[in-house]
Amino acid sequence: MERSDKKITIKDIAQLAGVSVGTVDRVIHNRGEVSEKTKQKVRKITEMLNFQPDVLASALASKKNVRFAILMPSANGEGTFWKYPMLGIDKALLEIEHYGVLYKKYLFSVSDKNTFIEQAEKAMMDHPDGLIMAPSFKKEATEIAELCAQRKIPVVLFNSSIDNQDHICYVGQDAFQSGLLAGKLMDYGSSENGEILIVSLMSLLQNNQYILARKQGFLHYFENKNERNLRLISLEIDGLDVGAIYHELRKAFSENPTIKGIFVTNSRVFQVARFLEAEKKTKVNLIGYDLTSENKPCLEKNMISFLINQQPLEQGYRAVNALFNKLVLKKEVPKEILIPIDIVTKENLKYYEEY
Amino acid sequence: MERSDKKITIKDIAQLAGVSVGTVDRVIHNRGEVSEKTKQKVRKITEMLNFQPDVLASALASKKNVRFAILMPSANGEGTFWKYPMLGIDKALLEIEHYGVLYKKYLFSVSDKNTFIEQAEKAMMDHPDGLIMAPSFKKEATEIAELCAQRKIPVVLFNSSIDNQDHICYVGQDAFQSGLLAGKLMDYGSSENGEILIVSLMSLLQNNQYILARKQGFLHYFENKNERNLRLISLEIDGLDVGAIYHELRKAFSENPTIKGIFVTNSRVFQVARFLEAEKKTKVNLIGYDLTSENKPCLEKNMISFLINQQPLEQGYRAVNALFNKLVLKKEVPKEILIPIDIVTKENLKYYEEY
DNA sequence: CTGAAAGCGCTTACAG
DNA sequence: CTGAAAGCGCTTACAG
Repeated sequence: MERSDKKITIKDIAQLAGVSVGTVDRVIHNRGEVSEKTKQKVRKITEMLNFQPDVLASALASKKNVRFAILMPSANGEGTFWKYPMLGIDKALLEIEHYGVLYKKYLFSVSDKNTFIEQAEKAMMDHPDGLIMAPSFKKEATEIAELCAQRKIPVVLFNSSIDNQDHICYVGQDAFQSGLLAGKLMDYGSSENGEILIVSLMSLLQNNQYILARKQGFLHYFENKNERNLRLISLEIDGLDVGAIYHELRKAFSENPTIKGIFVTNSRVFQVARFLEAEKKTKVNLIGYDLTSENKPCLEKNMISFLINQQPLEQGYRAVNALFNKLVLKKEVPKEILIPIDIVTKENLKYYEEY
Repeated sequence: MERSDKKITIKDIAQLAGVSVGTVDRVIHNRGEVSEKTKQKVRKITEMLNFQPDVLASALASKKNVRFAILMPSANGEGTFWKYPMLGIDKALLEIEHYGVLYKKYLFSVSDKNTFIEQAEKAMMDHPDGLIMAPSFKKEATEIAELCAQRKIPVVLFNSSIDNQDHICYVGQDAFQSGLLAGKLMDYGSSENGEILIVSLMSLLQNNQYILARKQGFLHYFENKNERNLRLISLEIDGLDVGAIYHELRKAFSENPTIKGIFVTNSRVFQVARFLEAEKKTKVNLIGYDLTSENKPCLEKNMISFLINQQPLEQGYRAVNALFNKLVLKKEVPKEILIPIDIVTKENLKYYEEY
């Protein structure tokens, strides 16, 4: 049976270098208190033998705990989206428990910036070894990331990113590209000439940068290729009141009698689906985002043609994993982990649900 | 910072039961040589405290190795498909190296049944602790699975399955459902009446059960719903000769002047794409399987509309992981791990590639 | 600056 | 049937 190589240990290194294992450990972890000369000697040998310390033994011997702070929206806020990254985070946390990873969650409300600031401050007060953050409020999140950079606390961002580069890793989706993909799907399914509605249902407070990017991606697709000569119409509806939404949609339909498809730039697509069902407009192609519990039944009933999935569970899982790799395994972590843009239909939904 | 609970160790158990740690270890692992009475006593305490042995420490202390046999097609056979599961397998293997997992690969040729038999026999001779197998040849694979069941060697299947239930886990895709999905995509993109071609490019020797299931799924979609009244035409082409394939396709096009789309039931879809390109039939929707190096450029050039991805890398990764969970972590393993049926287009290709 | 020793939580001969 | 002890590979005070 294969294995990369005969296992070589810290003891072997010590012997070869003519020093004690304690000294070897000191140079491996740069803990100082070693003369330059012996340091070089040990370095050389570890490199020649390509020595890799046993992480299991290391975790076992070390009583040191590493503490993760997790700053993200509460799962029981508006919409059910945030429970999924939470599940992924918990799954990852459970797996690495034995490595001495402790954590604390700091949950804020996406509709209240003050709760973000509050929780962020709490997190910083606890002096974690690393921070995992969903930067829902750009400006404030950027400040936190800067502060962490100063304090040498590695930050992993997920779901959305921020512009400055104080984080070690971003886990999420390319919003522009997902819009582009939605454009392709809309185009592919539109046989005849007609209007395409782009609906943005915004809650004002929410970070809308990636909502905007999705829309731009969608528009961009048709800038390059619009053989069917579809007319794109933007519709922005503020607030979450169903009455207002229906009113606006009704108006759009009366103004544009040949609407062929609707692209909704976020997970509130189910509201448009319900409108279409109520108004018996079943021929309209509807594309939106996220496998939420509101959206899934609409997909199953064919009221929604496609949902774009951003694998929220996987995002949470990978964010924890990235920080774990950095802090515990001391592995290199990529600057960006781009999650696939899944196209979900009635026919392949169940596999993404289970996953 | 949170943690499930204060860590409770084998030593605590021993103390509470008034026995030595050695004895506790014996009952935990059912190694016998313990009186019924003390066994019960220890059992009770471990259960009450919900004691979970530390897998890291366990792996470290145990010099026992666990040996995986991996029986699968060689990556450098026809087509490039098999290198992906191999990559996933290697990735998983690397991660669990420290747990004392040894392995040996037994590679056969998908076009030569004898190599399968040969390699399978070799694997069995080596008496592995577990087997990971791609059961490309049903009958022979079934026999191997039976033999393993007799010998209490757990078997994990991936990519395709077999009917008898001698394996502990199957990792793969639901072929019928993927065909159904292809049907939906074809239907969604077909505006007008016309013909849809279902092309099966078969190498005779290859296991074609799941090829068939894909086709049946595709047909099934239109049985339930064929509003556009598309005519489905089956085309089976044996052998892999490009000339013969082109000839058959040309014939199909001359017999059916209004072909709107083609569904190719396996990864050889690029051959049809090249045909369409050569014949300048760019309006035909083309759907097929797998992100192989031949298919990807066709997708990028829009010669293929959709590729269905079966995440071969992930399949390999998860197959190894399932066996690891069973054999090393002693965790429960699901009977079936169904991999998502990814829809890949030019626009989201790159995320599936990196992944 | 360096080494010897104890210990992390579990496993494994060995002795009784 | 049971316990005491050594050891897995690494880390961490402690003494010098």
